Amino acid sequence: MIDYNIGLVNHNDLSGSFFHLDRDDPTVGFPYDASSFFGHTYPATPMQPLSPPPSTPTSPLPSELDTLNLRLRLGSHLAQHLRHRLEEQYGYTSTVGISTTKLVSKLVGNVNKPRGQTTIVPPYDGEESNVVAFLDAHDIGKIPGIGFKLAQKLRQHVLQRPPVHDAGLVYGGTEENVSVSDVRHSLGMCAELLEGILGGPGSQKGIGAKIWDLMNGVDDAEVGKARVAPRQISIEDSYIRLDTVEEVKRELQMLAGSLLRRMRTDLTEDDDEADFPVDGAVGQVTIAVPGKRRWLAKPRNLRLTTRPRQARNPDGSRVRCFKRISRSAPLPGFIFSLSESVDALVDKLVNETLLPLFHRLHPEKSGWDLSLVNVAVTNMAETATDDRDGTGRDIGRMFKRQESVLKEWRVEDKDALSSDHDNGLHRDMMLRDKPEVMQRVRDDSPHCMDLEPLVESTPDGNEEEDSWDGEERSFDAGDVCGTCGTMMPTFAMAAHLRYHTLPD
DNA sequence: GTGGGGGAG
DNA sequence: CGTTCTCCCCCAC
Repeated sequence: MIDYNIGLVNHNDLSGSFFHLDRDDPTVGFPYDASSFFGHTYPATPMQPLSPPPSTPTSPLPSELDTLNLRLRLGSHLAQHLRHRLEEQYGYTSTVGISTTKLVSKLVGNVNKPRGQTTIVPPYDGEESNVVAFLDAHDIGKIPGIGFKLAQKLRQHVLQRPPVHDAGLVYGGTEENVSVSDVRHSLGMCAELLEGILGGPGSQKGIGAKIWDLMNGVDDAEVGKARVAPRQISIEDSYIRLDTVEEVKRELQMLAGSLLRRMRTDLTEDDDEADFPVDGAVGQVTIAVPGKRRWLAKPRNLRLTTRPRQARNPDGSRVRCFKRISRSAPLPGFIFSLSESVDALVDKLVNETLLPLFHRLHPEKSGWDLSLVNVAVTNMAETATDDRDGTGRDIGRMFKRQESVLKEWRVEDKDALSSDHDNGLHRDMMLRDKPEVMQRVRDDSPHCMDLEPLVESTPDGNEEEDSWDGEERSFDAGDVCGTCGTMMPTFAMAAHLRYHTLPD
């Protein structure tokens, strides 16, 4: 069950991702000083104070509100930790939203850009819900899942007339301002009415209930795992004029070449971990085979898509048409040859597959004029799943795996600073997040404690060992408290150490 | 499995 | 900034 999401909204070249914690994960169970809070809140009010944390794991569970508070603080600690390391190690600033669902954490991740984090504070339910208040202020089209078409339908319903939008601009925004609140409070609004407005042939089943839930802050969408390979790879180009077979063939060769190179870089990996039996050796020895690559996933289908330009009207008016049409065929297996040259493979693919597809799409010898051509490979069949199923991004699972991961390097030394089993992370953490640093309070936000500056120079940090490349060691591994031996994720250690200093 | 609609970034 | 280039999921057939 997912009840906790942190949206990491992208900047620069990093794509957004979400982290979640399970309701029954052990995080809330370990002794933890959650009195600190990082970043901003929505609304800009102090978070509810917490009851003192239970002194032993067997103490009674905190109230529901305290649990929510605790989890939001924990989320802010995790977000701070991730943003901190992201900026320090890679130079990326980032913005994070912390809430209990993907919808809300994503939306609240849009505030305090480009270098901050924002948490929606309780209450989450009832008339005073901050979630509902936050959503209500948004334009209806800003809700993820409500794009241009659905937003226009909703605006039209609320306004009782077609919404006005910038003339001549297809992508232009609307001048009408219809908020989530306007839609929610419009006469007789409910899931069934929405289904009537938005539903129809081809539309998603239960779209009305889904949008109704979203507008009310209800979102049970799960945090998906990252995949090794995308579902499809496509390459396309648009054209002012493309109306001869010769030009089309040339463009198909261009596109297919790009696509094949993309496939080779994105869908293959170095196969330098091959096991070879070695004479006289017991067992197997790993020998690097430089340059050898293998396919991670093999697409099964090839799709050719075009966007024909609207036939010129008699008066020469331009009715922009964005309809695409496509034909697809099985992707021939020869394309996966890594020994043949791209050019040779492309030539074969264009002649044997793409041109036939094109003629299926445009049987007429001429008369068409294409404004866009797209070539895609789809229907990936993953080969030899390498256990890279993205479990490293599942924080709940990460905690559960800690027992076995940490068992072998549990430290007896009380002073974790001197341990060389900790990849430098523990020391790093303590230097950077020690209480004095965390207690610094910004003058302009009396209720928020911020780590400021976000990035502090760490003396003689070991760059190589401190990397989270592959996210296995540093991110996936946790820490052991030098005082009590409790295991927990690295980002939580500072708050745990503060717990030991709390008065009884 | 194929073709299309709608959406996100 | 608006537009383009990808990528996604869902649906009907």
